Amino acid sequence: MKIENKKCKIINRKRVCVAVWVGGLESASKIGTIQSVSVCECVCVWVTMATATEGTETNDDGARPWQSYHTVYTTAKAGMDGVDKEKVQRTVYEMSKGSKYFQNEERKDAFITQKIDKLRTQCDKLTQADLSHFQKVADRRILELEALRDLSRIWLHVDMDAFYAAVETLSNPTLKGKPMAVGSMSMISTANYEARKFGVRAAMPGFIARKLCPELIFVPTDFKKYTHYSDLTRTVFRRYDPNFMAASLDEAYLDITEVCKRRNIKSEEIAEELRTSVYEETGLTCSAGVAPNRLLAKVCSDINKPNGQYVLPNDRMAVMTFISSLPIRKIGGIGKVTEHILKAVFGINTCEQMLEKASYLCALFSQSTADFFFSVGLGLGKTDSPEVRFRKSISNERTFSATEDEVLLYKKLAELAEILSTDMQKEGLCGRTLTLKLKTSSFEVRTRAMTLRKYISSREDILKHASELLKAELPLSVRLIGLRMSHFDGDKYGGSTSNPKQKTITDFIASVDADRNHFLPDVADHDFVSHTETNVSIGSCQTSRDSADGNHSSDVNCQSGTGWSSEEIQTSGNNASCSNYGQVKEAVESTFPIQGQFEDTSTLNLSNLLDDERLSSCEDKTMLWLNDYKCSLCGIELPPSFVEERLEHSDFHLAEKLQKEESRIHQRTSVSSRSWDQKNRITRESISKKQKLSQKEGSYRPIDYFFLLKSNKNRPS
DNA sequence: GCGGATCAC
DNA sequence: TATGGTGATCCGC
Repeated sequence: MKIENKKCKIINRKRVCVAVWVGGLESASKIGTIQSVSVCECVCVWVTMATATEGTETNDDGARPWQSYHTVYTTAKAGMDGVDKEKVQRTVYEMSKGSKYFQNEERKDAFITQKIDKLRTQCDKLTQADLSHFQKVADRRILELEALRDLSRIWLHVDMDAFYAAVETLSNPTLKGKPMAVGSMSMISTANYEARKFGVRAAMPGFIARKLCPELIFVPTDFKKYTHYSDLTRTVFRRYDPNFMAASLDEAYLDITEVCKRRNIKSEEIAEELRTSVYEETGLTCSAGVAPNRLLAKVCSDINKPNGQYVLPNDRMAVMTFISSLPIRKIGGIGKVTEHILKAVFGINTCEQMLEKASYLCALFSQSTADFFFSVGLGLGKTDSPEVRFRKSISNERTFSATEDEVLLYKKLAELAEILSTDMQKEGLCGRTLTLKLKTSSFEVRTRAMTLRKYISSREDILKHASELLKAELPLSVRLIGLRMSHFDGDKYGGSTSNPKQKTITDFIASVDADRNHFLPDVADHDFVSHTETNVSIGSCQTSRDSADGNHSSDVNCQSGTGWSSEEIQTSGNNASCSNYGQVKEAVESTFPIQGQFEDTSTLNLSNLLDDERLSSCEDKTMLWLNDYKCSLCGIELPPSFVEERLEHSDFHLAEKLQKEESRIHQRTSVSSRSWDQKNRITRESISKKQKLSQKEGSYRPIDYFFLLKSNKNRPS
């Protein structure tokens, strides 16, 4: 096996090889074991590999097509040591090749490739001047983030080992020692360690798993059982941190700072004791990671899995050493796609390289995205005790064998509406945004949403509106239907004026400084921006988003080409669904009789009311850019290549001017404040970028308008 | 507000 | 034969 890009960090001249990781483009896996180390001994050896060249076979052309089929199955999960990845990759490829699922994966891959090409082009366009500018910006930002480092808390992440599989083995000891997977032939939830040796793992279809391991035993999922054992583990967690954060049935974060202090013992002992208690009280083993923040604790709990632990001390040097050569894929929030892009465009494999490429990251991504990447490079993460979190949506979806049968589809929709309504009423929820999700037989996913005037929760209301949404998509061959309700009654984040930061011009201009006071670096903030149009760090008015750890998204959406296929456009042009609708409705109502008449509660479209309310385009070019970067009016920095942003910024100053003039006129004509407020409110609710580009000289815009354009994307919807 | 997409478990 | 379900978040319209 050829090893490239070797890294070895040693402190105190003690050469202790505690861990070795091997990884390619998509993955990195541990091939060694980590030993417990103290602060002064903290040594990590991570090896990242570009390619594995041993034991590979080629076909007649010398090509290895399976290598380009990117699955998540070979990513480094615990218990995958010594797996013949090449064989797994090849088997997965052979079993998938040509299927509709496979074709869809190829389609998605093509979009990512486009995205990568685009980013590369943007990279090439950057001049030396641009780069040196962004280097300065990045350096400053990194210093600011560093200043926020908090080493005062001790976080522990517990992760149950192969939880579902372990529970099943408890209730059926004959499974012990045999390769076993929880799930079905279509999908596996988790696999025990014996099965993992064959490359079987969670999220893998069962039929592929069986190919990899013919003697694999399948056990159906039983959530009642898992919930019961989960409750037992939580009883233990509560003793160490009454406010622990449950991340899922089998994972939790505990702030053990206080318990360490109170009992005057090391975090390491707490971790040992906790794991022993869990084992004694449940019969299940778990792994633990201890670190100064949740992001690192999560990484640490994976290091000595299963049934082990790893402590990263609250010491900056130890953290930096630990993080420096850590493969980025180990970080929660960096998934398959993000890893691929960062590697392909910037050559970034390790967390350390996030800082080395800081100027590029700063130039090509939004501030929040760049902040996240820098935080990763610095080993920063959340340390706060989480506030109460409210549910923002509730949903259910079902997969079935693909069908075009509309009667059947409406019947399934009715069943989903029934379940959704029941679930909502259990939690006392009423919502006004209903989203229909469809997955076509070719695995394309579509969502269609409507926002109502009224909050609803009844089965009848949900089904009525869901049926409207579905009707508009038929005919269509569908393999999954889902319903989601959001925008709940009393949802404090639901309103369009809820962001307290969307207030003043001062906030807008001083956004970066303002962020420094409010924004805690967090793994949640790492969203990609597709192109330079919106990627500049000015005025992007960071909101302090609160997101559960380990639940982050990165959007690398390529905006062009994600529409329907031409074939589908053609087939959906006829009105076959109309002739079926009566029959379908009958079928639905016979299954779930609907009382009363349908009432018209179609979506209120505020923007229709505002067709006249167009924004004047700013042609004011009098503003100066000092040194080609700095705005002469407010000092904000923008390089020459950011044409759109500069224009937008000029618009902002013009609007500011207009508003001053306008307010003078208002004073003279004594317009009532009430009408001003109304106008302002409606405008804020109906802003779109398209309107910004329309022209109507002299029309009035409140200054909030411009602020919203920038901050809109950060506001929870 | 909508739709596509990523990510985690 | 055959590739899940739930929830969150973000970006670009």
